[in-house]
Amino acid sequence: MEAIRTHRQTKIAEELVDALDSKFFKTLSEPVRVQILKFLILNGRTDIGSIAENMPQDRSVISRHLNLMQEVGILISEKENRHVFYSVDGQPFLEKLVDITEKINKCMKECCPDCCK
Amino acid sequence: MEAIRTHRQTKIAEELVDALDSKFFKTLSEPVRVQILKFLILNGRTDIGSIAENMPQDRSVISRHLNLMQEVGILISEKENRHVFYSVDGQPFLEKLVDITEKINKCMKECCPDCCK
DNA sequence: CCTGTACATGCATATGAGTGCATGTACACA
DNA sequence: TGTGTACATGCACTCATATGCATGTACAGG
Repeated sequence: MEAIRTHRQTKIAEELVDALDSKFFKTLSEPVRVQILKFLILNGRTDIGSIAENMPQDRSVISRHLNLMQEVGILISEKENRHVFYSVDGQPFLEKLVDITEKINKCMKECCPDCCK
Repeated sequence: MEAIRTHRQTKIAEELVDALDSKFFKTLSEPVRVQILKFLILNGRTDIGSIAENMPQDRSVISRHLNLMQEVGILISEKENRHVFYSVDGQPFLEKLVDITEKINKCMKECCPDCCK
């Protein structure tokens, strides 16, 4: 029994695929970066050097991780004199997850109701 | 101004870190796997060979991707004679995302309210 | 102008992961 | 019992990326 996919269904599935941002998930799939996130949640706004002191990796490594996390919208960076401070950017982080959740929900309902039996 | 982290806050942050399952995110960070997911959403329960026919990669590659996606709880596999059918396992997929969303929310409120200003 | 601090960046290396081919296993069917 | 199908798996190759060191840049302070 083959499902006939309407244009509407295809569009909904493509919207989900677009929302499943590879770069975003790849960023969160690295344990070091998750540890950095945890540190910033518990300690708030901190500069690169202080974060690196609490991690086994080299300062340059932490710097690159932080830069990546800022690119995908998890962190905010603020330059202040010679220091670069990072802090968690919770709002877009949450919005992204909520958006994906809603789109999956929509797909389940309109594309393959059998997926959630 | 240094935040004093209570035991409670540390615990909440650690719960989030645990929920940020590296393997789960890594699985979703591969475009090929997202394409497989899209195919299964639009076509429903399908066997490995038929899925592979619609992908540029080798059948063995698709097989391994499917196996991985089943391990992290995105797909369900059902053996039937010589065929292995896969379908989307929507419920745990959704639950995982909702769980993470809630935990981030909790962290934002209880650990670093400034994260969501 | 010199020194030290804070960070960014180029480079080489090592590890992990995706890929395809070749082969092995299981089984339905003639 | 032999053949073909459907899939799993071992292997080698390639590429991406995490890592640390060394160096470069920017700048505050003496």
